[in-house]
Amino acid sequence: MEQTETVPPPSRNAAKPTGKREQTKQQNRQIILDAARVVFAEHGYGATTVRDIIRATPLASGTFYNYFQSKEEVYQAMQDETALVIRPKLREAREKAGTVEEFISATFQTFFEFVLRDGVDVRAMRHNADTMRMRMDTPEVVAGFDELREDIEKAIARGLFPPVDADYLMAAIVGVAFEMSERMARRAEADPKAAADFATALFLGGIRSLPPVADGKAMENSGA
Amino acid sequence: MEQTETVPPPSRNAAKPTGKREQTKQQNRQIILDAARVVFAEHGYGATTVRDIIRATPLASGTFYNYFQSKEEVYQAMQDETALVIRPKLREAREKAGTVEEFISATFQTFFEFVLRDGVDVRAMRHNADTMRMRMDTPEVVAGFDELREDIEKAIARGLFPPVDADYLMAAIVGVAFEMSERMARRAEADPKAAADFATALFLGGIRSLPPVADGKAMENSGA
DNA sequence: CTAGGAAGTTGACGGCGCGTCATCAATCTG
DNA sequence: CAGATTGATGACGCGCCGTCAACTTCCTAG
Repeated sequence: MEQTETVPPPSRNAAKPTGKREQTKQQNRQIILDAARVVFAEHGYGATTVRDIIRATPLASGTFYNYFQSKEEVYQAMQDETALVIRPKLREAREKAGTVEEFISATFQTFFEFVLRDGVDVRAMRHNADTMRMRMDTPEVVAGFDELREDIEKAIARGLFPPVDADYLMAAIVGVAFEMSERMARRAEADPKAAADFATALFLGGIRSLPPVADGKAMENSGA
Repeated sequence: MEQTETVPPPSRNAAKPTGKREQTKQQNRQIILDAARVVFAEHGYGATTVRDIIRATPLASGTFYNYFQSKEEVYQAMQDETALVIRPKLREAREKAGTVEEFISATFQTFFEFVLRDGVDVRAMRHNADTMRMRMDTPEVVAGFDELREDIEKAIARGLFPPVDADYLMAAIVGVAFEMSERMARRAEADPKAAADFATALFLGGIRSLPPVADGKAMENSGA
């Protein structure tokens, strides 16, 4: 681990001001975030204490507070990281849309696939207490909602959508996306495509145009 | 507060086994729940400690633990109380439904009106930290979701609904209901009827059948 | 290369919330 | 009325909280 030339002559490649100090800071921040992910996943958000996170770290307690004020702030930072990854994907998917159908379909498909792939905290949260569900609307997350509303408004302006209540429509999409991904993740064989098709059909034509289900086999998982 | 005849001769009216002991127990439980409502509303769930609740009570700390294990359990009890009030209303509203439209419309209308009237913890929760939203899926709340799914399945069996994925449809309704009521409550003039009409139109005919909005005036409240 | 200062880390500390439990008071029962 | 039972009380030991003075590491100017 020890090299005589840890830092090569900082002549070229000086795009970012990288001193040893700044380097350690970013590293520590990341150490804390990584430890927090593990601990939250293990004990759930509610049962986790700041000390738990610190203990999962080589740092001292005081150091933690140089980076975050509380476990809540750590969790926020985690949410923000996630939001910053998915937001561009959603934006891009919707940008290409030439029809209402493409707009809606792309939104749900992208969201459900992301949730499934990056499994994310959804599973972590579940550990909580079986009963407690939380969503933290951090600035980045809220910005994602705002983007969706903006895109709806733009689509209305373009004549793509009818002139509806963009705020409510955004809420409806968000509500369905979160609640359905929850359900989807619990299924034995989670199928993001099928979930997206369902949601898309609902928003395009209402209940009557929802894909029919063979018999009544859709609910194998009502309980646990 | 002191009366010579707190307990009239326990001869008649003995429908419920009411000893002084049992009486005090129920009273204490209610005292705690009432205090908790106030404290949660004031400080938010996250910032509230068990001691805060106890302090808002004439009881000793040990007594609290005779009734609840934690603040989470108190909150659960509160949620259950709420769920037990609204569930029969929802069931009844849906029972009368002779058409898909009535089924959906009644569900949303009942829910939105209830949220607005009983304002409930929605506002309390808001105090939390501006960013944290939580929903506790207590047994009674989950039972409410199950009832909705059952009613959907029954409606499918009756031929009222097409044979769709009842689990996903339930999730979609729940998601829209919660997310929209959130938005509705933030509006200057919250209108449960309008919100219910919006949601109903969405579920019946999809986006294209949503009620049009005069100009683009729907979003006066994007920020706070 | 070095000295002085700036920035950041450390862990011990007082304060407090936690859940428990021995003790006691109130109620019930015969 | 007396003994038994149930439940209320609050002090206690424990661990987490956020802080801060002392210390270490890095940076910068000469």
